[in-house]
Amino acid sequence: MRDSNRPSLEDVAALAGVSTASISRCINSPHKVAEPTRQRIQNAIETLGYVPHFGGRALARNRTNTIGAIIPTMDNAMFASGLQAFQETLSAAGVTLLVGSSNYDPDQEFKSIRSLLSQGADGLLLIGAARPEKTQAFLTQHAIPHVLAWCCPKTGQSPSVGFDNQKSGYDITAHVLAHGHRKLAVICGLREGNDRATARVIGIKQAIAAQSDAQLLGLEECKYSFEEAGAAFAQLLSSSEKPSAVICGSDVLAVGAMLQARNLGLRVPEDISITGFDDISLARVTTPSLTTVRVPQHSMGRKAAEVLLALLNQEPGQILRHELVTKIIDRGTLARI
Amino acid sequence: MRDSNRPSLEDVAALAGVSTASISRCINSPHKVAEPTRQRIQNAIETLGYVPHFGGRALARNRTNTIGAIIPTMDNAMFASGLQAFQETLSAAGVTLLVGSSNYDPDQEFKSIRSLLSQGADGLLLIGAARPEKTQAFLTQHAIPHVLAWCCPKTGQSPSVGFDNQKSGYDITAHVLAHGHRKLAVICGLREGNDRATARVIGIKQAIAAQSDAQLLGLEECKYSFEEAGAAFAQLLSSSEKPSAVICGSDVLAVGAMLQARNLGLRVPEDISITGFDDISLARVTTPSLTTVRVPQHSMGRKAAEVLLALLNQEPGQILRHELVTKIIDRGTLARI
DNA sequence: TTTCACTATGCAAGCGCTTACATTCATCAA
DNA sequence: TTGATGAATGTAAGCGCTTGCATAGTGAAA
Repeated sequence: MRDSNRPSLEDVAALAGVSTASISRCINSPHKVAEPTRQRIQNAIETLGYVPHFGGRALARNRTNTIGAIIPTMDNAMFASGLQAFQETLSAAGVTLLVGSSNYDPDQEFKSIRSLLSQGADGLLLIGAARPEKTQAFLTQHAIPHVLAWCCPKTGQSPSVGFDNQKSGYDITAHVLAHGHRKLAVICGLREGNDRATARVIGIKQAIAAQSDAQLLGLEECKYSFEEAGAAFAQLLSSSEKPSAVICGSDVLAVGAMLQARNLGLRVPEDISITGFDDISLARVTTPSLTTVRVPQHSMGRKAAEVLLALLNQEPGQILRHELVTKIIDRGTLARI
Repeated sequence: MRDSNRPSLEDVAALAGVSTASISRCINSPHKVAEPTRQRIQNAIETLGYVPHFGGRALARNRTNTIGAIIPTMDNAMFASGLQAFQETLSAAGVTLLVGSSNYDPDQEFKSIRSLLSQGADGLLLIGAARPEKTQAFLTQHAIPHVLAWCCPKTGQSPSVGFDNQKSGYDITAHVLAHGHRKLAVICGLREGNDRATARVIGIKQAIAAQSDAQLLGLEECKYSFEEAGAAFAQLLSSSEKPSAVICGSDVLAVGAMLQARNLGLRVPEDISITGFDDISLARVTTPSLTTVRVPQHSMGRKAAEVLLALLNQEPGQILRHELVTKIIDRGTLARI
């Protein structure tokens, strides 16, 4: 939209023989304009191919109808379908999605926040609850409407739509224990600045602690890549005492572990059990397919959009904390022993 | 950014004791402002927490520094990492990404185009080259700067960054033929309005035609889901004459086929060979892992951003057609017979 | 017919920023 | 000393749209 000869409201007004105010009204609240006038205006708009200028509108209204989402990365299927649902819901409400990424780095997240806001975002979708004081202060100080997703913090006053990572970590671990496993190991994502990964591990440890004869033989942290997870898995299996099950904080990690297990000549689940987290499409594809925790990505994305939209429209009586439930999906990587 | 008490340029000017023009200059071309003044201005900006107002800026400059991308869906990993690279490159240039989706529907694509433009997008990333006359006309008429990705059309004057879908289809098929296969079948995405899927099939057919004793026993079209691909696969195998290899237009389809093959008690590749297309992470995860065509998603996304940025900056002497190369990745699903 | 109540429309003042042009002031060569 | 030069800053005119208020026009009630 950069034609210098782009038609403006004034051009349309001239053609239709009315004032610019009428055009504006015709566009924004058609019922305020008499039928014949509306017709003429419509025609004028069509013939000129008029499209309202975004800047002018944003300036006059002080609102852009744009919402920003800052996610660690789109590369990882972990966020993709949630984001897709988020986008679709916004779009249906006539709101456009701005995307920024943080690459799991708090500084970069802060930059993205500033950047999206300076690009006019009316509100923000943020992943997780843990962020530096500075970022938090910025959000509060500027009273930025925002919602947190993929988490469900009990403290803090940000609205959230997510699930209980800690409980889910507890549950899958209890499930593993119920299958008779006692020697466990864990592979998780880098926990610094990542409250989801952190909470999952806490839950896992709690469950292990609750079972007196169970022990956590090792815990490895790594990035969400097959390679790093594979290395972590090898590390875990190199110690003298070997786990019978490895609980992973994400499907990507679990798949990396499975790939490595095969390299090492270990059969899953006969020689070692592995569980995932997220239930992304990868999980159905491995052989055997992955026992994991299903995260309601789609409904989370949709609900987050709804909450944010309501927030922006100042709708009263909003529930600020939406906790969705996760579900253990039993497939083939967890053996009973 | 909706505080009514949001500081404006004027506030900063008052605090710093200079005119609004100086503030603006200090922000946009710092070298035009003397050092001590700059200091004072910086301080004022910090203390007030000033952030330029997007609308005002867009209005005065007639440019938003925003670029829109319209992709079929983010749900499918097929576009995710390309989009991620696109976003990162834009972000490094201070440009923000707006996202819309088309769900493979030309009408919805058109709507998204209008919507993103009315949201101020300075330029657009579009997937593929085939679109209705109406859409095409709109783009031309409004002289929308845009680049096409995932394709590399020889006709038409839109800049593009992509690869030759037809040739890649040809190549993988020739590769399959070189492995001794003569009875082939194809599963592809819905071709209507999808030139990538269409071109791949054309390439596949050409390669088959070039090998006189080879035959195409069947071709099934379906959506990009495991389920539909599985059904298509079953359909293909239900006929009296069975293919020895099934060439799939996407990894998602190939994986769906593999899953179904297992259901049907067929071993891959001993009983039947299957090839994919895209080389998304799924491809490495199946057992055996998938022989497929690698699409340079990352460099495609990056390059597309660079081209678009250059276009917006009116940089002269741009090459308008960037053809990247695909590569056959031999893994385990293609048998030699 | 006059008055009132409305509806449809126009007028014009911003919204916050950028930028061409004007002004000021210090510096330096003549 | 003076005028020319140029750097630093200020002035103010938009950019295109929305919207409160004013005005004109209409039909109904009195």
